[in-house]
Amino acid sequence: MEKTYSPKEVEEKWSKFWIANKTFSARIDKNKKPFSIVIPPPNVTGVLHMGHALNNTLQDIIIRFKKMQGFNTLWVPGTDHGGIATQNVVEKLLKKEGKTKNSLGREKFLETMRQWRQETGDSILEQLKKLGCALDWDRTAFTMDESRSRAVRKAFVKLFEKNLIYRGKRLVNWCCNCGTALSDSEVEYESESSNLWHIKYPFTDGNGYITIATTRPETMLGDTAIAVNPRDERYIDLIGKTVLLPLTDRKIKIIADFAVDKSFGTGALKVTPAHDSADDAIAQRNNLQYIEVINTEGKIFNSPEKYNGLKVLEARKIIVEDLEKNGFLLETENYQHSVGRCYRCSSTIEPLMSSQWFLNVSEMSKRTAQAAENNETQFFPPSWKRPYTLWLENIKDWCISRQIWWGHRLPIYYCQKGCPPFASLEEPSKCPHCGGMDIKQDEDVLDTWFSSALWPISVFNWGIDEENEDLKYFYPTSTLATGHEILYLWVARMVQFGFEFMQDVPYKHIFIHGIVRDKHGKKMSKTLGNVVDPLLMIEKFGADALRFALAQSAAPGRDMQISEDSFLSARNFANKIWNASRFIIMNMEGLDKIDEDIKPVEMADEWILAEFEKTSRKIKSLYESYDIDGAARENYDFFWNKFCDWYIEISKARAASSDAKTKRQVLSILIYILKGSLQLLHPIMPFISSEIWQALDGALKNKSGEIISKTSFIENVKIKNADEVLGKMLSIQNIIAAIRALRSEINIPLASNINVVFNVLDEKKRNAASESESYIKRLAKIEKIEYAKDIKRPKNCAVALTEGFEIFVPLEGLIDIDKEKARLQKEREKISLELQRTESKLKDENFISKAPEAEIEKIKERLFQARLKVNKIDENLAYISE
RNA sequence: GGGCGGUUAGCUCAGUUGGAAGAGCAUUUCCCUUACAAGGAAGAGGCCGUAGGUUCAAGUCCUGCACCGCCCACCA
Repeated sequence: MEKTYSPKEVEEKWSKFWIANKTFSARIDKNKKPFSIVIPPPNVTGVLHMGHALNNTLQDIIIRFKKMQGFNTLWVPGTDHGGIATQNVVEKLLKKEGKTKNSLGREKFLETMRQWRQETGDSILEQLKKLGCALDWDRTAFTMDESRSRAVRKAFVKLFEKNLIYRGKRLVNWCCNCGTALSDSEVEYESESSNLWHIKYPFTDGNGYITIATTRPETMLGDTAIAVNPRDERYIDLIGKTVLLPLTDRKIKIIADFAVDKSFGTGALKVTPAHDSADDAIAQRNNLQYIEVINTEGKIFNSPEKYNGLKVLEARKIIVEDLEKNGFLLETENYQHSVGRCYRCSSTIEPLMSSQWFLNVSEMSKRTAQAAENNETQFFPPSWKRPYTLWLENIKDWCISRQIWWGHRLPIYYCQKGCPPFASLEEPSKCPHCGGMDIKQDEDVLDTWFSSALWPISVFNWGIDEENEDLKYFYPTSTLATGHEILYLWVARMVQFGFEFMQDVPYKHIFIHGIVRDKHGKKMSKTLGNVVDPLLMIEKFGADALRFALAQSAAPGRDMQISEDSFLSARNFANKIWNASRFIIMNMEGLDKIDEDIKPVEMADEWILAEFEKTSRKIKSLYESYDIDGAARENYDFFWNKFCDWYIEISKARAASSDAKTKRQVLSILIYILKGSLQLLHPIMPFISSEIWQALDGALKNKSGEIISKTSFIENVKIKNADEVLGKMLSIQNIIAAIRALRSEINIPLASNINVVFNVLDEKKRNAASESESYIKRLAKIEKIEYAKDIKRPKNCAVALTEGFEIFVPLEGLIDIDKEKARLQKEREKISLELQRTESKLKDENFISKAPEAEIEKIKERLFQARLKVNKIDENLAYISE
């Protein structure tokens, strides 16, 4: 084995092996419990970024863990066509060639898109293979492939026939750049600094005016009323009066509506029903007229000639100028407000009237909220439950039609003879109403999230066969792992559709993880230039290191910050694992077999077995509760700080022994713990754990197979007196640490072995120490230990203090008197401080009367030890000062 | 406006049911000791955001406040 671990070949080897062997293909097995996850399908535009890496690492960890627990696991891979996002990417590419989608025409454009997706669309799945993802590749799905498309049509038709889908002209969020309507969830609000313009609207009777305040003066062209709060005394008498809409010749009325906030602006609101959702609501309550003045290109129309054709912002500027010129503008106030932007292209959203298809989701939302309430869908962490149910309670109908080309075309058909539009699963040849042959399909496509919402069903070919065995066996899936940014866009809608089409949840657990940020806490984005490329990190540090680093910072529900440092330390951990294993394998040379039954021989053996048992239990429950970062930390701590730093060091003498039995005994334990650790670690670091597991098999002759195909974790031999053993070992560790500290403090070179004298203050501790003397000798580099009782410090000795002992270390002229004096004084300060604290605590009558007995005993013991130590130190100080 | 989360070492974060403040990185000193210098040993570094409360005992429970972040909302 090489001295340092080189992940590259190992990872390539194993990912190929898993794919070739179909290790993660899942078949129905009625004797086993299924555990299934469907991947949040990445967009075909995607190149693997840190968010994907995190999301998929976590899913992989869960899948591998469950597989090792004996579940029949399935993780379904796939990609999403990505609607607007993808169309935008391809349009940009076309632009570079000087083409536009309109110049190509719908069919040719779609052909280009299909081709493009053919060439690059699956690259992200290839990258997931590099990450080691345990996906069942035979089931790879795409939201626009045949089976999934079929599911979309089927779902649409079912909903249409239930009268849940309807067409209506309504106020929608319109992206002028993408040229399509968007759902409410697809709008992101961003704070922007702008102005609040105060404008006066004169009364038609010529007697004065009313002042309104607005951030969007250009929409005044579409005003159809002024609204005031009916309880606003300032305006109560004005309700019903007519004002003249400035810059036009239209007359509008002052109306009353409780939605108007008296304290905002002037307390008077201009109402533009066709271009503002609040105004829309007021208009509906008050039966106001809708006048559209902004078209789908974001230009003014239907207005005075001067303004028609101007873009919104141009119009705003000119209108403000005109208002000012004509004395209507009273004040321009700086103002911060939030502006809706397209989540795909960041253009400002224009609310405008448009004919769109809507889905009534109120019934399914009720069931979905209820499922969250009674934990049919359980949130990890649970804090997401509330925002989720709140959203569901306030939900509005879902605008599902999009005016783009890339996507599932609505299976809606129009008879040219004017019959009502109808939906059809199959391509219809005639109108079902009149039998007319002249029919045309709707031009719009569905919101990309419509097909995503069907994903947990469609991947199991619900579109083709609703009663198929896979669906029955694997649905509902077990867990959905996702970031919180798509909770409403996607997660909630899957549950809605799950209930609508399967009468059941699509998954039982919703594991919400954080979003990856850079080391300054900023969201990673290309424009900020702060992206850490996961593929580059794999290249530099290995996939296991990447995975470990991500797992380690994956606190559920919280965003995480990540930088190269995290990967570096994870890489070092991988190397540590590699070298510890290398040590063990090297020592296995000449070993023909190992003990099947692990029998602890020495205290350290019992100790490591006890520690392992404790850790193993803990890690399993951490995985179980999606506490992945906790599991990563526990793995790290056990392997490095317990197994490597202590047990392996202690075992070295026996591992090198010429006595075959001694060697076999200790190696059996080393291998046992190593294998156990590898299993616990495997979900997070699958490559290195598989590689070492296999290497151990190779060295052992008796094969145990692949680590991932073991369907149970190594169980520990129970150590009966575990607590006692842990305590004993702690004392030994303290003694060793004390001597090491002393050595370091007064600079005794490691090369020189020393003799020490233990002045025994506590007989019990003496027994423990002498029992484990070899450990102390070995780890503190001591030649000989003598025990004595009640002796004074011999000449030329330094003193190390620990529980139960003072340890004299002869120095033979090595000692630096001043240094040693300073050290003792410092130690004395420390201890006497603690002494004071403890003493005052014991004087506290309240404490004595109410604290539990054991607690007081503990403190008394501590006090005794501390007093002893202070005395000894004082003696030593006196001694040195002589 | 409503809701959620955060505030612990220079940085990134742990801290399970209240019972002597932890890790990684960075830093200082010593060590190329035959698993590992991508390493080992030792050290330095914390009024656990702030003000109160509950308790014998609070980083941990309760309340107010400050600051940061996120989500929701018809902030014209």
